[in-house]
Amino acid sequence: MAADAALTRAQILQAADDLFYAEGLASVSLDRIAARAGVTKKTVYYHFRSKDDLLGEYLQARRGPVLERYRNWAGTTGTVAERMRRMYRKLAEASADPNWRGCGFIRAACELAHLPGHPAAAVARLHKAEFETWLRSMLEEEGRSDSEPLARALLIILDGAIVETLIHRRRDYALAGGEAAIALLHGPVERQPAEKDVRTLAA
Amino acid sequence: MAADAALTRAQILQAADDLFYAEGLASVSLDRIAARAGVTKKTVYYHFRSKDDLLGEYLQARRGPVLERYRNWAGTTGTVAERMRRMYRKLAEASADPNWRGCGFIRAACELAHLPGHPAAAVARLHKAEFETWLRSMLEEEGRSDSEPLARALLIILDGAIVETLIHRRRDYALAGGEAAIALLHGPVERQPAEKDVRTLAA
DNA sequence: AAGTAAACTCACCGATGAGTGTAGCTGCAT
DNA sequence: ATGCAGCTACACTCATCGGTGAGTTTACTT
Repeated sequence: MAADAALTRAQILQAADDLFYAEGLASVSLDRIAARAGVTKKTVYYHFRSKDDLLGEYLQARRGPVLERYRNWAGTTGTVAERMRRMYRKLAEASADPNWRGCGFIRAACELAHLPGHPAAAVARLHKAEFETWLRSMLEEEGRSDSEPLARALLIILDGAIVETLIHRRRDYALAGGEAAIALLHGPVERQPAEKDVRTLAA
Repeated sequence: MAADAALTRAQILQAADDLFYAEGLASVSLDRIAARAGVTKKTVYYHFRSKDDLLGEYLQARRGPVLERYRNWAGTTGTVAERMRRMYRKLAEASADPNWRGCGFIRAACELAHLPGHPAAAVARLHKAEFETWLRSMLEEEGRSDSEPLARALLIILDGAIVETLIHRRRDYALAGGEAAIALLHGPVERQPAEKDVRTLAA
Protein backbone atom coordinates (compact mmCIF):
# COMPACT_ATOMS: atom_id res chain seq x y z
CA MET A 1 0.00 0.00 0.00
CA ALA A 2 2.18 2.75 1.33
CA ALA A 3 -0.81 4.93 0.57
CA ASP A 4 -0.04 8.25 2.12
CA ALA A 5 2.12 8.75 5.14
CA ALA A 6 -0.29 11.23 6.64
CA LEU A 7 -3.19 8.90 5.99
CA THR A 8 -1.46 5.98 7.68
CA ARG A 9 -0.64 8.17 10.61
CA ALA A 10 -4.23 9.28 10.84
CA GLN A 11 -5.42 5.69 10.76
CA ILE A 12 -3.08 4.76 13.58
CA LEU A 13 -4.29 7.74 15.56
CA GLN A 14 -7.89 6.73 14.90
CA ALA A 15 -7.24 3.18 16.06
CA ALA A 16 -5.48 4.53 19.13
CA ASP A 17 -8.44 6.77 19.85
CA ASP A 18 -10.92 3.92 19.53
CA LEU A 19 -9.00 1.56 21.75
CA PHE A 20 -7.55 3.94 24.33
CA TYR A 21 -10.91 5.59 24.92
CA ALA A 22 -12.73 2.29 25.04
CA GLU A 23 -10.35 0.32 27.22
CA GLY A 24 -7.88 2.62 28.85
CA LEU A 25 -4.22 3.43 28.33
CA ALA A 26 -2.24 0.70 29.98
CA SER A 27 -4.43 -2.20 29.02
CA VAL A 28 -4.26 -1.53 25.28
CA SER A 29 -1.15 -2.77 23.53
CA LEU A 30 0.52 -1.38 20.48
CA ASP A 31 0.01 -4.75 18.84
CA ARG A 32 -3.71 -4.30 19.01
CA ILE A 33 -3.58 -0.72 17.82
CA ALA A 34 -1.41 -1.73 14.89
CA ALA A 35 -3.75 -4.59 14.03
CA ARG A 36 -6.77 -2.31 14.15
CA ALA A 37 -5.05 0.29 12.01
CA GLY A 38 -4.12 -2.42 9.52
CA VAL A 39 -0.40 -1.87 9.82
CA THR A 40 2.58 -3.49 11.43
CA LYS A 41 3.75 -2.52 14.86
CA LYS A 42 6.96 -1.32 13.32
CA THR A 43 4.96 1.11 11.21
CA VAL A 44 3.50 2.51 14.39
CA TYR A 45 7.02 3.00 15.64
CA TYR A 46 7.90 4.67 12.41
CA HIS A 47 5.29 7.34 13.02
CA PHE A 48 5.56 7.58 16.79
CA ARG A 49 8.60 7.43 18.99
CA SER A 50 7.03 5.30 21.71
CA LYS A 51 3.77 4.30 23.26
CA ASP A 52 3.95 7.28 25.60
CA ASP A 53 4.43 9.51 22.61
CA LEU A 54 1.39 8.01 20.89
CA LEU A 55 -0.61 8.50 24.07
CA GLY A 56 0.23 12.17 24.09
CA GLU A 57 -0.59 12.60 20.42
CA TYR A 58 -3.85 10.75 20.79
CA LEU A 59 -5.02 13.09 23.53
CA GLN A 60 -3.70 16.10 21.69
CA ALA A 61 -5.75 15.16 18.65
CA ARG A 62 -8.86 14.93 20.81
CA ARG A 63 -8.59 18.43 22.23
CA GLY A 64 -10.23 20.29 19.38
CA PRO A 65 -13.08 17.88 18.66
CA VAL A 66 -14.02 17.46 22.31
CA LEU A 67 -14.13 21.17 23.04
CA GLU A 68 -16.09 21.67 19.85
CA ARG A 69 -18.64 19.08 20.87
CA TYR A 70 -19.26 20.78 24.20
CA ARG A 71 -19.56 24.11 22.42
CA ASN A 72 -22.20 22.63 20.17
CA TRP A 73 -24.00 21.10 23.08
CA ALA A 74 -24.07 24.42 24.89
CA GLY A 75 -25.10 26.41 21.83
CA THR A 76 -24.58 30.11 21.42
CA THR A 77 -27.93 31.52 22.40
CA GLY A 78 -29.38 32.49 25.74
CA THR A 79 -27.79 32.93 29.12
CA VAL A 80 -24.92 30.84 30.39
CA ALA A 81 -27.39 29.06 32.65
CA GLU A 82 -29.48 28.11 29.65
CA ARG A 83 -26.42 26.93 27.79
CA MET A 84 -25.36 24.80 30.71
CA ARG A 85 -28.81 23.31 30.90
CA ARG A 86 -28.61 22.29 27.26
CA MET A 87 -25.08 21.04 27.66
CA TYR A 88 -25.86 18.81 30.62
CA ARG A 89 -28.95 17.51 28.91
CA LYS A 90 -26.84 16.45 25.96
CA LEU A 91 -24.27 14.99 28.28
CA ALA A 92 -26.93 12.90 29.93
CA GLU A 93 -28.05 11.69 26.53
CA ALA A 94 -24.54 10.84 25.46
CA SER A 95 -23.83 8.98 28.69
CA ALA A 96 -26.66 6.57 27.93
CA ASP A 97 -24.62 5.15 25.06
CA PRO A 98 -23.00 1.93 26.27
CA ASN A 99 -19.81 3.01 24.53
CA TRP A 100 -19.65 6.19 26.56
CA ARG A 101 -16.72 6.11 28.95
CA GLY A 102 -16.65 9.58 30.45
CA CYS A 103 -13.92 12.10 29.74
CA GLY A 104 -10.82 10.67 28.11
CA PHE A 105 -8.70 13.45 29.57
CA ILE A 106 -9.81 12.78 33.12
CA ARG A 107 -9.32 9.07 32.70
CA ALA A 108 -5.87 9.58 31.24
CA ALA A 109 -4.94 11.88 34.10
CA CYS A 110 -6.16 9.30 36.61
CA GLU A 111 -4.24 6.51 34.99
CA LEU A 112 -1.10 8.63 34.78
CA ALA A 113 -1.46 10.14 38.23
CA HIS A 114 1.91 8.74 39.23
CA LEU A 115 3.63 10.28 36.20
CA PRO A 116 2.85 14.01 36.35
CA GLY A 117 5.53 14.67 33.74
CA HIS A 118 3.98 12.37 31.17
CA PRO A 119 3.21 14.10 27.86
CA ALA A 120 -0.41 12.93 27.98
CA ALA A 121 -0.82 14.36 31.48
CA ALA A 122 0.36 17.70 30.20
CA VAL A 123 -2.16 17.58 27.37
CA ALA A 124 -4.95 16.80 29.82
CA ARG A 125 -3.96 19.86 31.85
CA LEU A 126 -3.99 21.95 28.74
CA HIS A 127 -7.42 20.75 27.73
CA LYS A 128 -8.94 21.49 31.10
CA ALA A 129 -7.37 24.93 31.18
CA GLU A 130 -8.76 25.61 27.71
CA PHE A 131 -12.18 24.44 28.78
CA GLU A 132 -12.09 26.70 31.80
CA THR A 133 -11.12 29.61 29.58
CA TRP A 134 -14.07 28.93 27.32
CA LEU A 135 -16.42 28.94 30.30
CA ARG A 136 -14.93 32.15 31.60
CA SER A 137 -15.26 33.90 28.27
CA MET A 138 -18.95 32.96 28.18
CA LEU A 139 -19.44 34.37 31.65
CA GLU A 140 -17.59 37.52 30.76
CA GLU A 141 -19.72 37.99 27.67
CA GLU A 142 -22.65 37.89 30.01
CA GLY A 143 -21.08 40.64 32.07
CA ARG A 144 -20.32 38.63 35.15
CA SER A 145 -17.86 40.26 37.48
CA ASP A 146 -16.94 37.02 39.21
CA SER A 147 -16.37 35.09 36.03
CA GLU A 148 -13.07 33.63 37.14
CA PRO A 149 -14.14 31.69 40.24
CA LEU A 150 -17.45 30.91 38.61
CA ALA A 151 -15.84 29.39 35.54
CA ARG A 152 -13.66 27.26 37.75
CA ALA A 153 -16.68 26.14 39.73
CA LEU A 154 -18.52 25.22 36.55
CA LEU A 155 -15.56 23.18 35.37
CA ILE A 156 -15.37 21.39 38.70
CA ILE A 157 -19.06 20.58 38.61
CA LEU A 158 -18.86 19.27 35.08
CA ASP A 159 -15.94 16.99 35.83
CA GLY A 160 -17.60 15.77 38.99
CA ALA A 161 -20.82 15.07 37.15
CA ILE A 162 -18.98 13.13 34.45
CA VAL A 163 -17.07 11.08 37.00
CA GLU A 164 -20.14 10.26 39.04
CA THR A 165 -22.12 9.37 35.94
CA LEU A 166 -19.32 7.05 34.95
CA ILE A 167 -19.11 5.44 38.37
CA HIS A 168 -22.82 4.86 38.78
CA ARG A 169 -23.61 4.49 35.11
CA ARG A 170 -26.75 6.51 35.70
CA ARG A 171 -27.46 9.74 33.93
CA ASP A 172 -29.14 11.13 37.02
CA TYR A 173 -25.76 12.36 38.08
CA ALA A 174 -25.25 14.25 34.84
CA LEU A 175 -28.60 15.95 35.32
CA ALA A 176 -27.84 16.65 38.96
CA GLY A 177 -24.63 18.31 37.85
CA GLY A 178 -26.59 20.50 35.49
CA GLU A 179 -28.92 21.59 38.24
CA ALA A 180 -26.02 22.34 40.54
CA ALA A 181 -24.38 24.45 37.85
CA ILE A 182 -27.57 26.39 37.24
CA ALA A 183 -28.17 26.88 40.93
CA LEU A 184 -24.68 28.26 41.30
CA LEU A 185 -25.19 30.65 38.41
CA HIS A 186 -28.32 31.98 40.06
CA GLY A 187 -26.67 32.00 43.46
CA PRO A 188 -26.09 34.84 45.87
CA VAL A 189 -22.48 35.35 44.92
CA GLU A 190 -23.36 36.34 41.41
CA ARG A 191 -24.28 39.73 40.06
CA GLN A 192 -25.94 39.10 36.75
CA PRO A 193 -26.65 42.60 35.45
CA ALA A 194 -29.61 41.85 33.23
CA GLU A 195 -31.17 38.51 32.55
CA LYS A 196 -31.96 39.59 28.99
CA ASP A 197 -28.36 39.95 27.93
CA VAL A 198 -28.80 38.82 24.35
CA ARG A 199 -26.09 40.88 22.76
CA THR A 200 -23.97 37.76 22.70
CA LEU A 201 -25.30 36.65 19.38
CA ALA A 202 -27.14 37.83 16.32
CA ALA A 203 -29.50 34.91 16.29
CA MET B 1 7.57 -17.90 59.12
CA ALA B 2 3.96 -18.95 58.78
CA ALA B 3 3.28 -16.19 61.27
CA ASP B 4 -0.44 -15.66 61.29
CA ALA B 5 -2.67 -16.10 58.32
CA ALA B 6 -4.67 -12.98 59.07
CA LEU B 7 -1.50 -10.98 59.52
CA THR B 8 -0.05 -12.15 56.23
CA ARG B 9 -3.29 -11.29 54.53
CA ALA B 10 -3.23 -7.85 56.09
CA GLN B 11 0.33 -7.31 54.94
CA ILE B 12 -0.59 -8.24 51.39
CA LEU B 13 -3.52 -5.88 51.52
CA GLN B 14 -1.28 -3.13 52.84
CA ALA B 15 1.23 -3.67 50.08
CA ALA B 16 -1.59 -3.67 47.55
CA ASP B 17 -2.89 -0.43 48.99
CA ASP B 18 0.51 1.23 48.83
CA LEU B 19 1.20 0.22 45.27
CA PHE B 20 -2.26 0.41 43.73
CA TYR B 21 -2.86 3.86 45.15
CA ALA B 22 0.58 5.08 44.20
CA GLU B 23 0.81 3.69 40.69
CA GLY B 24 -2.58 2.53 39.52
CA LEU B 25 -4.23 -0.81 39.05
CA ALA B 26 -3.03 -2.22 35.75
CA SER B 27 0.55 -1.10 36.00
CA VAL B 28 1.22 -2.80 39.33
CA SER B 29 1.98 -6.50 39.13
CA LEU B 30 1.29 -9.15 41.71
CA ASP B 31 5.00 -9.89 41.71
CA ARG B 32 5.70 -6.44 43.04
CA ILE B 33 2.92 -6.62 45.59
CA ALA B 34 4.18 -9.98 46.80
CA ALA B 35 7.72 -8.66 47.02
CA ARG B 36 6.60 -5.62 48.99
CA ALA B 37 4.53 -7.74 51.34
CA GLY B 38 7.51 -10.01 51.85
CA VAL B 39 5.77 -13.12 50.57
CA THR B 40 5.71 -15.23 47.44
CA LYS B 41 3.25 -14.66 44.66
CA LYS B 42 1.80 -18.06 45.42
CA THR B 43 0.99 -16.89 48.92
CA VAL B 44 -0.92 -14.00 47.43
CA TYR B 45 -2.89 -16.50 45.39
CA TYR B 46 -3.55 -18.52 48.50
CA HIS B 47 -5.27 -15.54 50.11
CA PHE B 48 -6.88 -14.06 47.02
CA ARG B 49 -8.46 -15.79 44.11
CA SER B 50 -7.07 -13.47 41.44
CA LYS B 51 -5.72 -10.02 40.83
CA ASP B 52 -9.23 -8.75 40.19
CA ASP B 53 -10.30 -10.21 43.50
CA LEU B 54 -7.41 -8.50 45.28
CA LEU B 55 -8.33 -5.24 43.58
CA GLY B 56 -11.84 -5.48 44.94
CA GLU B 57 -10.68 -6.34 48.42
CA TYR B 58 -8.16 -3.54 48.42
CA LEU B 59 -10.83 -0.98 47.62
CA GLN B 60 -13.27 -2.58 50.03
CA ALA B 61 -10.72 -2.25 52.81
CA ARG B 62 -10.29 1.43 52.02
CA ARG B 63 -13.97 2.31 52.31
CA GLY B 64 -14.11 2.71 56.05
CA PRO B 65 -10.84 4.59 56.58
CA VAL B 66 -11.46 7.00 53.71
CA LEU B 67 -14.95 7.92 54.82
CA GLU B 68 -13.67 8.29 58.36
CA ARG B 69 -10.95 10.64 57.23
CA TYR B 70 -13.43 12.91 55.50
CA ARG B 71 -15.65 12.81 58.56
CA ASN B 72 -12.73 13.95 60.67
CA TRP B 73 -11.84 16.65 58.22
CA ALA B 74 -15.38 17.98 58.27
CA GLY B 75 -15.74 17.75 62.03
CA THR B 76 -19.03 17.60 63.86
CA THR B 77 -19.58 21.21 64.84
CA GLY B 78 -21.18 24.10 63.04
CA THR B 79 -23.24 24.26 59.90
CA VAL B 80 -22.73 22.03 56.92
CA ALA B 81 -21.19 24.98 55.14
CA GLU B 82 -18.64 25.34 57.91
CA ARG B 83 -17.89 21.65 57.81
CA MET B 84 -17.38 21.76 54.09
CA ARG B 85 -15.07 24.69 54.48
CA ARG B 86 -12.92 22.73 56.94
CA MET B 87 -13.06 19.63 54.80
CA TYR B 88 -11.89 21.35 51.65
CA ARG B 89 -9.18 23.15 53.55
CA LYS B 90 -7.86 19.83 54.76
CA LEU B 91 -8.19 18.39 51.29
CA ALA B 92 -6.10 21.23 49.92
CA GLU B 93 -3.47 20.53 52.58
CA ALA B 94 -3.44 16.82 51.83
CA SER B 95 -3.16 17.41 48.10
CA ALA B 96 0.11 19.24 48.63
CA ASP B 97 1.74 15.97 49.64
CA PRO B 98 3.65 14.67 46.61
CA ASN B 99 2.34 11.20 47.41
CA TRP B 100 -1.24 12.39 47.12
CA ARG B 101 -2.93 10.87 44.09
CA GLY B 102 -6.54 11.94 44.43
CA CYS B 103 -9.35 9.54 45.16
CA GLY B 104 -8.50 5.88 44.78
CA PHE B 105 -12.13 5.03 44.08
CA ILE B 106 -12.43 7.50 41.25
CA ARG B 107 -9.16 6.39 39.76
CA ALA B 108 -10.17 2.76 39.99
CA ALA B 109 -13.50 3.52 38.33
CA CYS B 110 -11.71 5.39 35.55
CA GLU B 111 -9.27 2.58 34.95
CA LEU B 112 -12.06 0.01 34.97
CA ALA B 113 -14.48 2.08 32.93
CA HIS B 114 -14.63 -0.64 30.30
CA LEU B 115 -15.46 -3.32 32.88
CA PRO B 116 -18.56 -2.06 34.72
CA GLY B 117 -19.06 -5.49 36.23
CA HIS B 118 -15.66 -5.59 37.85
CA PRO B 119 -15.80 -6.16 41.62
CA ALA B 120 -13.67 -3.08 42.26
CA ALA B 121 -16.04 -0.96 40.18
CA ALA B 122 -18.92 -2.15 42.31
CA VAL B 123 -17.02 -1.20 45.47
CA ALA B 124 -16.33 2.26 44.07
CA ARG B 125 -20.04 2.72 43.42
CA LEU B 126 -20.80 1.61 46.94
CA HIS B 127 -18.32 4.03 48.43
CA LYS B 128 -19.68 6.99 46.52
CA ALA B 129 -23.23 6.08 47.46
CA GLU B 130 -22.18 5.84 51.09
CA PHE B 131 -20.46 9.19 50.88
CA GLU B 132 -23.55 10.78 49.40
CA THR B 133 -25.65 9.30 52.20
CA TRP B 134 -23.34 10.81 54.78
CA LEU B 135 -23.65 14.21 53.16
CA ARG B 136 -27.41 13.92 53.01
CA SER B 137 -27.69 12.95 56.66
CA MET B 138 -25.69 16.03 57.60
CA LEU B 139 -27.99 18.22 55.55
CA GLU B 140 -31.05 16.60 57.06
CA GLU B 141 -29.70 17.14 60.55
CA GLU B 142 -29.53 20.77 59.62
CA GLY B 143 -33.16 20.66 58.63
CA ARG B 144 -32.70 21.12 54.90
CA SER B 145 -35.72 20.19 52.88
CA ASP B 146 -33.75 19.73 49.66
CA SER B 147 -31.10 17.54 51.22
CA GLU B 148 -31.24 14.95 48.48
CA PRO B 149 -30.29 17.02 45.42
CA LEU B 150 -27.99 19.11 47.58
CA ALA B 151 -26.08 16.10 48.85
CA ARG B 152 -25.65 14.90 45.30
CA ALA B 153 -24.43 18.31 44.25
CA LEU B 154 -21.92 18.38 47.09
CA LEU B 155 -20.61 14.96 46.09
CA ILE B 156 -20.26 16.05 42.49
CA ILE B 157 -18.38 19.17 43.49
CA LEU B 158 -16.05 17.23 45.74
CA ASP B 159 -15.19 14.70 43.06
CA GLY B 160 -14.72 17.42 40.50
CA ALA B 161 -12.44 19.34 42.83
CA ILE B 162 -10.36 16.25 43.53
CA VAL B 163 -10.03 15.43 39.85
CA GLU B 164 -9.07 18.96 38.88
CA THR B 165 -6.59 19.20 41.71
CA LEU B 166 -5.06 15.96 40.49
CA ILE B 167 -4.91 17.10 36.88
CA HIS B 168 -3.38 20.49 37.60
CA ARG B 169 -1.53 19.50 40.73
CA ARG B 170 -2.54 22.80 42.25
CA ARG B 171 -4.55 23.06 45.40
CA ASP B 172 -6.34 26.13 44.07
CA TYR B 173 -8.86 23.78 42.58
CA ALA B 174 -9.53 22.12 45.91
CA LEU B 175 -10.15 25.50 47.47
CA ALA B 176 -12.29 26.58 44.52
CA GLY B 177 -14.38 23.47 45.06
CA GLY B 178 -14.88 24.42 48.67
CA GLU B 179 -16.07 27.86 47.72
CA ALA B 180 -18.45 26.43 45.15
CA ALA B 181 -19.87 24.05 47.73
CA ILE B 182 -20.39 26.84 50.23
CA ALA B 183 -21.93 29.11 47.62
CA LEU B 184 -24.35 26.37 46.73
CA LEU B 185 -25.29 25.84 50.36
CA HIS B 186 -26.07 29.52 50.69
CA GLY B 187 -27.77 29.60 47.32
CA PRO B 188 -31.30 30.61 46.40
CA VAL B 189 -32.58 27.07 46.09
CA GLU B 190 -31.92 26.40 49.72
CA ARG B 191 -34.15 27.10 52.68
CA GLN B 192 -31.87 27.04 55.65
CA PRO B 193 -34.26 27.57 58.56
CA ALA B 194 -31.91 29.38 60.90
CA GLU B 195 -28.25 30.10 60.43
CA LYS B 196 -27.66 29.43 64.12
CA ASP B 197 -28.76 25.84 63.94
CA VAL B 198 -26.37 24.48 66.51
CA ARG B 199 -28.56 21.74 67.89
CA THR B 200 -26.54 19.33 65.81
CA LEU B 201 -24.03 18.86 68.55
CA ALA B 202 -23.41 19.45 72.22
CA ALA B 203 -20.08 21.17 71.68
C1' DA C 1 17.17 3.35 -16.10
C1' DA C 2 19.45 4.00 -11.94
C1' DG C 3 19.48 5.99 -7.47
C1' DT C 4 17.50 7.27 -3.22
C1' DA C 5 14.89 8.27 0.69
C1' DA C 6 10.54 7.64 2.79
C1' DA C 7 7.21 4.19 4.16
C1' DC C 8 6.45 -0.15 5.29
C1' DT C 9 6.68 -5.57 6.46
C1' DC C 10 8.34 -9.89 8.71
C1' DA C 11 10.41 -12.03 12.19
C1' DC C 12 12.33 -11.53 16.25
C1' DC C 13 14.20 -10.04 21.29
C1' DG C 14 14.43 -9.91 26.34
C1' DA C 15 11.41 -8.82 29.97
C1' DT C 16 7.49 -9.38 32.42
C1' DG C 17 2.58 -10.41 32.99
C1' DA C 18 -1.05 -13.60 35.53
C1' DG C 19 -1.49 -17.83 37.19
C1' DT C 20 0.06 -22.93 38.78
C1' DG C 21 2.23 -27.74 40.36
C1' DT C 22 4.61 -29.59 43.79
C1' DA C 23 6.85 -29.95 47.75
C1' DG C 24 8.13 -28.34 52.41
C1' DC C 25 7.22 -26.07 56.73
C1' DT C 26 4.44 -24.80 60.89
C1' DG C 27 1.39 -25.48 64.77
C1' DC C 28 -2.34 -28.08 66.77
C1' DA C 29 -5.36 -31.90 67.90
C1' DT C 30 -5.24 -36.64 69.00
C1' DA D 1 4.73 -39.18 67.88
C1' DT D 2 1.83 -38.52 64.40
C1' DG D 3 -1.54 -37.01 61.24
C1' DC D 4 -3.37 -33.20 58.98
C1' DA D 5 -4.71 -28.64 58.18
C1' DG D 6 -3.18 -24.14 57.05
C1' DC D 7 0.37 -21.67 55.04
C1' DT D 8 4.51 -20.59 52.36
C1' DA D 9 8.61 -21.26 49.03
C1' DC D 10 10.70 -22.47 44.58
C1' DA D 11 10.42 -23.14 40.05
C1' DC D 12 7.85 -23.18 36.38
C1' DT D 13 4.18 -22.30 32.09
C1' DC D 14 2.37 -19.74 28.49
C1' DA D 15 0.97 -15.39 26.65
C1' DT D 16 1.94 -10.86 25.79
C1' DC D 17 4.36 -6.67 26.38
C1' DG D 18 7.26 -2.57 24.36
C1' DG D 19 10.62 -2.21 21.27
C1' DT D 20 14.04 -3.56 17.29
C1' DG D 21 17.16 -5.43 13.10
C1' DA D 22 17.23 -6.14 8.61
C1' DG D 23 15.29 -6.18 4.50
C1' DT D 24 11.46 -4.75 0.92
C1' DT D 25 8.32 -1.85 -1.63
C1' DT D 26 6.81 2.68 -3.30
C1' DA D 27 7.25 7.24 -5.36
C1' DC D 28 9.97 10.64 -6.90
C1' DT D 29 14.26 12.57 -8.79
C1' DT D 30 17.82 12.90 -12.20
